[in-house]
Amino acid sequence: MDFPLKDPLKRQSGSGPSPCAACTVRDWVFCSVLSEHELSRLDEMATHLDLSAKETIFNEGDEAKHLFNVTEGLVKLYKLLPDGREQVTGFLFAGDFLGIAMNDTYAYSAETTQPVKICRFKRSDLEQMFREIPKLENRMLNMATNELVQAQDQLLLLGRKTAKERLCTFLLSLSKRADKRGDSPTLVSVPMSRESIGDYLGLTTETVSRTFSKLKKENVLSLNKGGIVELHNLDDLMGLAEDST
Amino acid sequence: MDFPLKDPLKRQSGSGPSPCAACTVRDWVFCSVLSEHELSRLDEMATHLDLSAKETIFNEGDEAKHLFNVTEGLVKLYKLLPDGREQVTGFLFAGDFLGIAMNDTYAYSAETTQPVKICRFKRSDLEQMFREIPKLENRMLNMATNELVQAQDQLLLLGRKTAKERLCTFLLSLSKRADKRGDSPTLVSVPMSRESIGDYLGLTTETVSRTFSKLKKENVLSLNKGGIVELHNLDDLMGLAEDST
DNA sequence: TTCCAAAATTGACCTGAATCATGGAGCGTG
DNA sequence: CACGCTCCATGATTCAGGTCAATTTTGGAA
Repeated sequence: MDFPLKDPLKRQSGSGPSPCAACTVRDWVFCSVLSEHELSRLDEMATHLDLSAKETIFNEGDEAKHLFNVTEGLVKLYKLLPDGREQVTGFLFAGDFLGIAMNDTYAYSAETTQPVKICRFKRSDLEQMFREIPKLENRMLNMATNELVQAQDQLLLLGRKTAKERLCTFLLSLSKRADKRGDSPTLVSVPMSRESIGDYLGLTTETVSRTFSKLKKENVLSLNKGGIVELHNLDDLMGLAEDST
Repeated sequence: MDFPLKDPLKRQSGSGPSPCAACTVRDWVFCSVLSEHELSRLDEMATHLDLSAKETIFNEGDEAKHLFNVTEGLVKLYKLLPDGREQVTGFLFAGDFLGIAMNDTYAYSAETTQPVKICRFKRSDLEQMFREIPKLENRMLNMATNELVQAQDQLLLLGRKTAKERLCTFLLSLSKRADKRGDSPTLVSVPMSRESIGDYLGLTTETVSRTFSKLKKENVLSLNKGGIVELHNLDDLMGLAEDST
């Protein structure tokens, strides 16, 4: 399968002068190492896409022709077993790069869980640009090693942590991301479903829900309206994330 | 903590003309993209070390001053929780590169489980060489994405697979490595302990042992002398690795 | 070859999380 | 504002794998 979204109505490429220059996330993402001139060059290469919820961006095993940069919304990355068991390998927010984990084919599937805005680059274009701008390739290597470090943490979580530790670790990571974005680290938006959280943490929906309830009862957090989780004490949470005793 | 092995007796740097040129694994490793001239330059940067079993190469959180290339033996990578629970994040064999998963500090600890030969590079030297030889940095990015793809597979294993599926997946991966190395894919050497396998697969020693016994009873494999596992049918094993029904 | 410590196996039992089942809360649509 | 749908919460029960506790096997060292 290839990129399934060809509807020209959904594209907003060229809908304004150099979207990259106006990009709200350009300081967080790999574009940040580029000069104005290089940025406009990148801009010419990019296709800007508007996706609605539950659309497939690509499937595991598809030929990896494109790389992406999420500028708005939430993307879920996942792998499936033949019998339907699902492992979510990551959630991407605005500013996150998509498509490093591939050789010739993508290592996982990617789908939107909310309306999403995304820039799409041809892999061949980007590789050409790497050759001309080594610092961009260097930036890419940096992002890859960062992802690798994250993956190691997730291995520890899935291999050795209890349900409670897993959920606390997850909430802490959302809190840290929110903080970096400039949002409150204690009033955290949790935009994904219990099921997706379960598939990310190697648990079932029910266990995720029960563990939330337990943490509420223990006064670690409150569940507010609109998927907002209020974390009462980040230091306590850090303890709970590594050792639930 | 820094590299704990300063004993000059253990070093074999300069013990012969350009060890890199004679390196038995140079065609498999990142050195493979280099010309003779570049290789000799790399050689000057490298320190060749001989380690015995159960030595620490570095600890998680140490400042990442060096990168390594394993040329002989077996290295275990792992992360610890405060209460001692351990997650093995990988095993490195001859030809494997060590030290990609780091930013300023290493993301995991590394220790030998057998006598090991290893080349050590200063990170700063290597980064300088990256700047001069872009294809080396490109090779590094390639290795990083490969590791990332591997990590995704391990996430699926740890999050969603049963004990039997995990062990079969592990044995298959050893078989594939052996095949690449030119060894038999059905008579596979399993040089690590049951405990380490458990820590890699998110299981206990006992469960690993029991699962081996079960697979033996089901005639999937035999346990031969010297840690050699005989795999009776690789196609069957591939089925068992994804779906234990 | 004998001896010994470490590693592996196996059994009995327990438990954390999965599974199965039900009811309720939120919310977009007509 | 009632309908229907999806998501979430929670109770009852089951079970895969963990824990605890003996053996048995293995691979060196003397």
